[in-house]
Amino acid sequence: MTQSILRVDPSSAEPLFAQLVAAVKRAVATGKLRPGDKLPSVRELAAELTINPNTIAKAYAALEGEGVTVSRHGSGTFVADRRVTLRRPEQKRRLREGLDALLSDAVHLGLSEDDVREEFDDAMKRVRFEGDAEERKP
Amino acid sequence: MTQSILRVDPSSAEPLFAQLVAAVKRAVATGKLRPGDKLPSVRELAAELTINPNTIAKAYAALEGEGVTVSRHGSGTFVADRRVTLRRPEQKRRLREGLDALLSDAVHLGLSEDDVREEFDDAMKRVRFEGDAEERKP
Amino acid sequence: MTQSILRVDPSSAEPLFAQLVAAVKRAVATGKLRPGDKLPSVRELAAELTINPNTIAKAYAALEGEGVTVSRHGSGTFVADRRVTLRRPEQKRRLREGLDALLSDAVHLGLSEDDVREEFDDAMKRVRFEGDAEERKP
Amino acid sequence: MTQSILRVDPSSAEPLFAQLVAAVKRAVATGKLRPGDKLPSVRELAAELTINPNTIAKAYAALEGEGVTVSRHGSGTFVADRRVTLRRPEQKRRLREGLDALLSDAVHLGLSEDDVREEFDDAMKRVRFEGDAEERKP
DNA sequence: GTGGTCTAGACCACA
DNA sequence: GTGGTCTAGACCACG
Repeated sequence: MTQSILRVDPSSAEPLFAQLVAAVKRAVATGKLRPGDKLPSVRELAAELTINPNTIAKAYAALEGEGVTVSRHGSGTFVADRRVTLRRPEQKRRLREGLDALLSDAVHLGLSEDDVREEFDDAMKRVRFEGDAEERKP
Repeated sequence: MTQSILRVDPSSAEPLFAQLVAAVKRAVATGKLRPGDKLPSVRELAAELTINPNTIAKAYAALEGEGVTVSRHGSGTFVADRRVTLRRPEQKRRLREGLDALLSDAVHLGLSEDDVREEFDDAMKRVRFEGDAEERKP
Repeated sequence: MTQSILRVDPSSAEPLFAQLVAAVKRAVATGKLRPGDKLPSVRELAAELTINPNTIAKAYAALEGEGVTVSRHGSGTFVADRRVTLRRPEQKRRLREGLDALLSDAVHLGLSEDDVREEFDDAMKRVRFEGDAEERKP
Repeated sequence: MTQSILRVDPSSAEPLFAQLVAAVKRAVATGKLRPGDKLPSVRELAAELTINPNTIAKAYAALEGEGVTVSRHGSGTFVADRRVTLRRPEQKRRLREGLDALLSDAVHLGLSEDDVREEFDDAMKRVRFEGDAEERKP
């Protein structure tokens, strides 16, 4: 099941470990991984993605640092219960910055306002916010 | 006037030249810089930001490579007329990827669906899509 | 093996990095380098050509910007899979401009129509268009 | 009449003076300018193109250096009788290099062999080789 | 004065 | 080991 979720593109400019972090966070954000779910072991995932185990370990460490996962000695790495660490103004500031960068890029790509609104609505359907109902997505 | 637009944070993880590229693109996308406007000269901006001129030059070269600006030897660097080179499916693909990453982050930040919609609408007001009315923003 | 492909003429008016870019693109276009092939490392090639590593890096960055190569941090620079990003009218416009300039030069060089046709046919045999058979040229 | 022939694009990466040189050579190659025809004066052309007269003078000097034009004191600059200065092997070598570069670019642009042949034939119709009939093109 | 190229050498991040 | 960033400083070409 994880093989369909955690993918990585070696040709991307984004570092492999960062791609992994993003993939796990996205899986959590979309409900494909839920609190308590176990992530594959470092060695397992390294073999599956044909990636250096150090790279996996680095990604897992970063995820734990962000509070997305917790690792329990001897049993593995698990999705953590959601906890919010940043203060609300800081949360919004980050979102705002990301949005500005994204929309600026969209303009330079030549997309129209309608294009952007449409894709935004689609993307919103793909994520599950905190209070959303909890049926796991296929 | 440019000193209020082109800023850079030396302590950021993002490379200086990339910050500059993003800043110029955003200024163009928001209408603060318009086609034909002249950017500060390499040396001028280098002095203003206390950055090495080569770093500015690298940013300007990247901008020209993306078609955002044109550099005229002997006279300076100018905002280019907008031209779209990518094909539409590719444009949308990039937007979609950016949106997924952003919304996934938003979820992990602990923001609600309403928060995101609100910030999105605000951000949309700050950019000027092709065909928008052309009054320059203050 | 690369020493026979990537050459540079320091006395030429063309910038060194641009010569390198052209050499790599030609090697790809003629099938001497194929998607997935690894280019020499920056330092390696710098030593071989007795050129500053920064100059090589600049060429590689330009190639990546054009989508000819992909650079993977920690592992090297590789020939990218071919992907076309420009729109067809733009593609043709560029070709047309190049042809006009070239033929105009040919006339001024004193060459005949037959000379040009003959050299054109020869040159066409040296490149491999998309979809051509894939045997690597010696 | 020259206003329709000698055009220049300030946004191009090619230096203005080089664009002028190319434009004159192309006009000669296509028969729009013939041996003996007078070019506009430096000041005249500078005014017409709103370009620095030094730039025009530089282009005219380069053209004279290449033997494309001759300047007669007090009367102006004229298209020279065609004379070939390079040796034939050198001529062909230059053409070959230009063709290789052009076709390599065409491949990277994503054009097909048929596209290139078609555009080549079109471009050949636009130039007038040495022995061609001499009716001036409109 | 403008941008562009190149060198030299330091330092960082990724795998 | 790989590529990427940044600085410092020299030199060139264009207008």
